[in-house]
Amino acid sequence: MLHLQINPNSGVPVYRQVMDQIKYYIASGLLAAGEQLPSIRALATSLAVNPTTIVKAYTELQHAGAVEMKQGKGAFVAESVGGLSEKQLSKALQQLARQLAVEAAQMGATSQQVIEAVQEELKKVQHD
Amino acid sequence: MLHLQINPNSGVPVYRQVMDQIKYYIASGLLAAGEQLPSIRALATSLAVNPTTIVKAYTELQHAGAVEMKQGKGAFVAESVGGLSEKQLSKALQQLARQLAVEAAQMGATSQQVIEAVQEELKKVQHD
DNA sequence: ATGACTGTATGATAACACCCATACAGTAGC
DNA sequence: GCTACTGTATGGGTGTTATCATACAGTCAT
Repeated sequence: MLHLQINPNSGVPVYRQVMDQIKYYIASGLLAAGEQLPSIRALATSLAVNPTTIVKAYTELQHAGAVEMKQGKGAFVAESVGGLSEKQLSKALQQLARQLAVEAAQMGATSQQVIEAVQEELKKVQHD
Repeated sequence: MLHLQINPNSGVPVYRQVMDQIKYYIASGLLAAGEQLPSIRALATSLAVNPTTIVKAYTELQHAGAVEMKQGKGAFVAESVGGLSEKQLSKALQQLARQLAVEAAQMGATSQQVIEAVQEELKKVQHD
């Protein structure tokens, strides 16, 4: 039934917590492409939040290309297409990587620590 | 004179753009510890924004431990202390790495591409 | 075609983010 | 102590974010 863990007082918005966790489940393969997600209402009551909050999360995920919603039928994990050109991907990756690198440097982490952490997380998520 | 490039219509707030770029300059060593930053007013007029916007950026950087402000004297790059325990650092790194990994997977990037991007950015920033 | 499930749309509200104008206060050279 | 520089503090305006309550509309098994 896809257990999500929400902290309403964490400062990060509920809809974003939902998004992030579903994204993670999709990336890690726990949610397969085409699989049906919990219905908006079901998830809303399960998390004790308003349905509109879930709508927001699902809608954003749809815009991000991770989810597909069909009226009357439900919400489903999108068939991953990856409509980014090699150039766009490279640029986006660079931006994400820089953010990580700068934050890590700020914290006093060594390069090795950073690389290891990234490899660890990639393992949980990638299927190359 | 520390040239910053700001885009007011990028969606990302001005104060955050200022923060990010200064953080990057510090991390990359272009701004050394103890060095004086541009004064709030000088930077504000240079970027054609209100001084309060710069105040916000500097204040947040101060809270992040990257900058130190002294009334009447100026704002300076903080002596990096790194007050995080090994455990805290590890946890923070994991969180950053996971975010990167999930986003990258979403975009269809391979593990190798991700690692290479991270190594590239670390090179620009680290001094191990 | 009714019932029970799906997603969709609208409108309200409270909080916060962002930016601004302006006034206050410490520091240091003249 | 005046002047010209520093950061600090306060209050306001505008827009967006985040969440809610409630009503609308498509799908499908019975």
